[in-house]
Amino acid sequence: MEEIKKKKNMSSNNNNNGIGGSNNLYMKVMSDEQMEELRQQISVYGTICDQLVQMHNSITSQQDLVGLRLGSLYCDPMMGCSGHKISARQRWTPTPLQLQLLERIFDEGNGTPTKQKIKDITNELGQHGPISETNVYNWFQNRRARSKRKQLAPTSINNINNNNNNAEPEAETELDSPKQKKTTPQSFQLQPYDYDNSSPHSLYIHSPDIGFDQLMSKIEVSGCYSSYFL
Amino acid sequence: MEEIKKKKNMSSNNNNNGIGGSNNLYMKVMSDEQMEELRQQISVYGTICDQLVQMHNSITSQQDLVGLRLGSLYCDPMMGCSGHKISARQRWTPTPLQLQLLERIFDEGNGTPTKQKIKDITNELGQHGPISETNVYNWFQNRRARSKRKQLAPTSINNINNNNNNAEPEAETELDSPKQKKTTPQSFQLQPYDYDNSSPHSLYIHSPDIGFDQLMSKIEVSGCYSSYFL
DNA sequence: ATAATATGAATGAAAG
DNA sequence: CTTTCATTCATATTAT
Repeated sequence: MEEIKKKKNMSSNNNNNGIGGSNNLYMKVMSDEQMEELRQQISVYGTICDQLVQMHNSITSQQDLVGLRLGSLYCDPMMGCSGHKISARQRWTPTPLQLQLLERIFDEGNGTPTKQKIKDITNELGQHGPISETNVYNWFQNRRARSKRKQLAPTSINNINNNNNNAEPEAETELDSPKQKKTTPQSFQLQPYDYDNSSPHSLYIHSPDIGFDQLMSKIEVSGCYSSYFL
Repeated sequence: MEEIKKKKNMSSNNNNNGIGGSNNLYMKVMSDEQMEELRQQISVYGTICDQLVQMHNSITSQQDLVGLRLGSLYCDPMMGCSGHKISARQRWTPTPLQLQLLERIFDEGNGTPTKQKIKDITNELGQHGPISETNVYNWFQNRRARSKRKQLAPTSINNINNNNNNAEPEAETELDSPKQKKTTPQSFQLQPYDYDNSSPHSLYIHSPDIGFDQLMSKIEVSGCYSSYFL
């Protein structure tokens, strides 16, 4: 909380005039936009690097890269090394009230909310919390899809199992869920395998210039710098 | 890596290599050296990312030889499916490289690709992985359509942000409150607004935790300010 | 902590 | 071209 406030401060009192008053005559000053751009760039780079490194680790250690969730890194202030925790995107969550309303609208059966309706809804729900048209759109989209899927879920499992269908040899070990593709198998798009099977897909293997360890250390250092902005 | 970590690290005015060394705590002011360091830092990040990506490609391209083809339908049912779940997808997914190229072509603005053009593109991209003309066609269609959906008037409530307090509930290294898991006592979280449009800010950052494909494209884009994201 | 699940969002493909 | 569907991904939440 405190931090945020500070940040605000920092970003609000930019521009070139007030600063020189005391002792910063030979300093360069950045505009808000410039600062923001810089911050974002660094932030993005930091994030990307983190994730690339993580991927690398996952792959080389043969762990299935399911996880990949870089949760949080606890950065002991004493350690100094920043973890760029960097903006965790938080996704929209409807407030109970919003949800209620959405639910109600959905039940009213109007299948397709249409553009305009979405706008209205958004506007309406905006009274109760942050929301955007996209959120509304997505919500209906998901709601519809999932409600449809529920319809053939609750029954027995082995009932379905594509019989006459060209099925999918899909190894797909277990995976009990009846989330089979009920309607269109759609497996047959004419995806031509016209590319040469014997093609050399490995042609762009060449070793990086520097080792992984070095990369890592660089990233470490970099992170510290970034923390100024983040 | 102790240096900056906190802007309150004011004790050193004569500079270590920290960035925010001045006495004026929250000033966006930088000395020449600091500026230079920053620049270098960014540059380093770029280099690191490039190389990490390259490493990744080296590694994964070998795996490609095994399976991972998109069709996945050539899995012989008779094989008993002992081969565990080769991660395969039923629908085409552009490889990072392909995506980059597509993105680039799209940005060149040559409107709707003609039949012939699509053929060419497909051919070209086929060098980097399985792809079909249909895929390319669909991609452009979607890309076009979705890029067009950028005229949402944010009539929603919180448009806030006059540039000053741009969100980022982001706290920072120190004092970072543990985990204010927002069970949302309706403290308004400013969500990332949806589709931003041509607003030069609010470009990246939105989703730090993204797939590799997107990472790749982001790297491409990070240097400039093209508003690719969505 | 770890696993499981619920759900917001992203996106290839298809329908209209 | 525009809208919708189906599927998958990522994250938040909950349960073990």
